[in-house]
Amino acid sequence: MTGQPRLSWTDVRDEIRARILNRTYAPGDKLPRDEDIALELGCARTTVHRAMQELSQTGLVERKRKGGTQVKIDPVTRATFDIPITRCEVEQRGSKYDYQLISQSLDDTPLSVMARFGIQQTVQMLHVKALHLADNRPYIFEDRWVDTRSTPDIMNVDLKVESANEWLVRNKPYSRVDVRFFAMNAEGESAEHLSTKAGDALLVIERTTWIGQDPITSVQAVAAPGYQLSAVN
Amino acid sequence: MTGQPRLSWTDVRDEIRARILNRTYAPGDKLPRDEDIALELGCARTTVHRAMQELSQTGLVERKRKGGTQVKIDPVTRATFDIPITRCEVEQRGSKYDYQLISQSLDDTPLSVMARFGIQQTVQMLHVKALHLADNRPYIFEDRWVDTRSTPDIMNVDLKVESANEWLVRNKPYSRVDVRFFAMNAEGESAEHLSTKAGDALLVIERTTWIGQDPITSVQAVAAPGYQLSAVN
DNA sequence: AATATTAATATGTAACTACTTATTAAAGTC
DNA sequence: GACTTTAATAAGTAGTTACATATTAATATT
Repeated sequence: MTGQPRLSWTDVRDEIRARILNRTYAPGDKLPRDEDIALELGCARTTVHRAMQELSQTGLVERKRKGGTQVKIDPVTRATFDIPITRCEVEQRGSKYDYQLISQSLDDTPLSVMARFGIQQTVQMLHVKALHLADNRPYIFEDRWVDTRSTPDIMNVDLKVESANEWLVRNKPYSRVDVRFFAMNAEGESAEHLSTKAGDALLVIERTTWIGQDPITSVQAVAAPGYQLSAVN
Repeated sequence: MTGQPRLSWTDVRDEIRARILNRTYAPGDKLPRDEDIALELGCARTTVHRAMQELSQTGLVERKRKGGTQVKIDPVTRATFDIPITRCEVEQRGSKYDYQLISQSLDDTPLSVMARFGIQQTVQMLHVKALHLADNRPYIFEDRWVDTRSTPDIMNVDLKVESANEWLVRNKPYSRVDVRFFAMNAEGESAEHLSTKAGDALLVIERTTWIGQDPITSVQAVAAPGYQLSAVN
């Protein structure tokens, strides 16, 4: 009749979140102690604690020992994005995936790439340009640098067959990643490969990965016009 | 001598993550039972369980009852972005924040806005255009629609003084948000207000919020040229 | 042999206990 | 009054027990 006799920590999380949403607990307010909330809702303190951990992680509340729990004053919109292997992304949409290697060479890293990796000295890296296609239309043009010191095996991969994108994700785990988004105008190469006219606004997803302190790869994935990236949930 | 006598769940999480990174557990592999890992590391099953919850949430492993834990085959890059109140973002950078209301009117929602909200019928909403400045330079141009049915109070706010961005975040909690990024070419209005030339590639952050089923607001925040959005952590 | 039933298994969850740790407030000291 | 010490407090963490639940494997039934 009365539903679950027990409250799960997700129930408690949702209840507290609801109270924050309806201003029972307003931004800046101090919440009751975990124990009092537990008492009120009829569950154990551990259950409330688990709920609070989640709310704290998503940035809705702030917790301090002894200080208690406080609703964040300036709530931020926190959005999570999944950046899958491009092939998976294309196939997910129900499109046919194709891949073309454009070029592959050992080049000295320009300043821009050194800056991304946070390194001071120029080094030779594998420089790969490739095109991902969805239903025979250009989808993403990627311009990638791979550090052959941390990832020598990449030299044995036939990048005409398997994309560096896919090989790296599957075979080269990273311990740190930097992801950023920005817009750029299509020019020469990107315009040509994405079959668009120069000047078109393109979304760029730049990803740089390290294993420990060592650079692995840095890629600028330039999406075809109209590409939208939307948050999960 | 031997460090902590006890392992915290974050320690266990880091250990398991490290093993996945160094291919002790490779993609697709089945991990040992929680209990066996607990036994091996010398901690309780609950501790391993808490660690696994986190790894499962971040998409590194997949867990199934009875089926056990498996390392994800196609790992995705999961990135989290914080989208703060624009004023906070500007002040965080150490810049001076200013705000200008450009226009404010009650307009019928065009198809594009109806699509964002997922509504079929045109309704009148408050249509606000405003400019956020950093150190007296255009920073973000926002084009916003606010549903006055769910948010009548917005009509009493002096938007020349307080930005809709800030007022809404502080006073109108939402239960669902859609966030998406894309690139657009500067044209007429956006070019003019951002003091850039038409055609420049601009990053657009589009956010739509609901409370329950009811639309609250949908905003296109068009960032000035050069704007980059980078993931937390 | 195909199907239904039962048992085994690994994760999911909550309660309770016991202890730790950071921080604040109060008391004591110079 | 300014400083130090002490106590109180509330969250943080780990362990143990107990049970729930989903899924697979084994067994029994037709």
